[in-house]
Amino acid sequence: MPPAEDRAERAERILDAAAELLLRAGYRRTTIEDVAERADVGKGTVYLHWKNREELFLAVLLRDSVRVLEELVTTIAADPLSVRFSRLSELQYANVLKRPLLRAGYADDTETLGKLLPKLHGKLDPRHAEAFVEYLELLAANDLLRTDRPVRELVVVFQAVLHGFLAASPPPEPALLADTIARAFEPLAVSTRQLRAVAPRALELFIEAVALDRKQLERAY
Amino acid sequence: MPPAEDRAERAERILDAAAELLLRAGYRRTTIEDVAERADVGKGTVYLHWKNREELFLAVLLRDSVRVLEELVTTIAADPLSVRFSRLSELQYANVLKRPLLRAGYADDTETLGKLLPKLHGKLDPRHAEAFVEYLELLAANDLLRTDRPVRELVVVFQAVLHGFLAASPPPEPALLADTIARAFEPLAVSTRQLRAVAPRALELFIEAVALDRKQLERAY
DNA sequence: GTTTGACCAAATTTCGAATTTGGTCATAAG
DNA sequence: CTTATGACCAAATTCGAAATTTGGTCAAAC
Repeated sequence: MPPAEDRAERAERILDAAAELLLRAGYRRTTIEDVAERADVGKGTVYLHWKNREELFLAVLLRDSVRVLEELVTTIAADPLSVRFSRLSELQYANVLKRPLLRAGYADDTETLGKLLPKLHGKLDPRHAEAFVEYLELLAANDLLRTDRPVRELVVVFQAVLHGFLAASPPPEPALLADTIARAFEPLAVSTRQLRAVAPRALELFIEAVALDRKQLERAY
Repeated sequence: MPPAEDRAERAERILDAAAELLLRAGYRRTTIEDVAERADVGKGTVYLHWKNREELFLAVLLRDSVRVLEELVTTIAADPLSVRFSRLSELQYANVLKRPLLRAGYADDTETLGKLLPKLHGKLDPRHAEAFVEYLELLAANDLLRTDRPVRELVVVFQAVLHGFLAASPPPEPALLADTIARAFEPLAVSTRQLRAVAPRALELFIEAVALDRKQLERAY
């Protein structure tokens, strides 16, 4: 068998199986053998890709995370105005809602993620948070974000709001988040011209972030 | 012993004991005997006040809830400008933060409240939510709240935001909530005159609510 | 070189016995 | 009489050791 391509394909198949089972039965109840069987590989093969169970399931979530970021990059590339904070939040929120496992991650769903949750925050946060802060600084420097409070504080509030929206059931409409973010974090007037001006740099930031995440995903084995 | 007064006193003592143990050991691990011993009464005496364990611990939370509402009423009575939504949210948030058990309730802290949590929402919500909506309608009718969205939607968003703030660790400063609420829910200008005008009616609403809660608390036995 | 499942130590589950607990009520105290 | 109590019991919980399952490895098969 041609190794190079099939290898990545097989990894995807395993991740698909793991995702499916994770969502259906939760982390605690999903065994490596279940995953291997569903992916139609031997148990040992799973360990050819990830060094242990935890890493496998973290990779499932990391993959979703990468996908969501990729969607974001695509969207911004197609429409620079999407870099507006309220718009970007809305898009990201809607995309997370479409992925139950990511939502479980953001909403601290212990039932499905179990002991994976603490490890998760230690895995995704560092780089992401950094890129996110840089993005906000960029907006602030261009009158696209309120500047009467330090970005550090805005981040805290934003995370609280996002968490609240994602943990609510049913989750409020994305448009409501956009509206809330616009009023709570943006200046009264948001300049279209300046949005276009910052879009390229913002795009760069997100592309970097997605590249880092993808690298971490591949560095699985 | 003089029954009338001592009875209420004893109930308070039992609730104090229950609160202390609930906070320290959590609902699952706190037994009625523990509570009785700490309150210096026989186990049977506890059942002279509440019909079962669950009702006792719900009463603990209900009492905190009443106290917080009472503080709110006092504050508004002393300063009518406190009826401003952002200010009132800030006060209420700060007061809840001071009471770990209430915070546990709002933040869905399963560890300390366990199986009490679902019952709790069924116990506090109905009346409170109603009074809260009425309060918001009152504000909206007086240009003290944005009117471009139905109050029903604002409630959903507010609850999400509040939940997010209370569940965050560490919880953001109350001033940050006030600021967020002001921007997300209030019109650009909030008239001091109109605040004073609606304060009496708002006060009435909250006094009614606190009376209802207090009644439910006394209807314990 | 690649994949696998038999294998094993460690973790989890099982399940009946032992203990604890929620709730009652006959009795004691006043 | 009223009020408070703790012994009492069924039900729930915990315990513990045996049985089972699982994560992870690796010698053998391919």
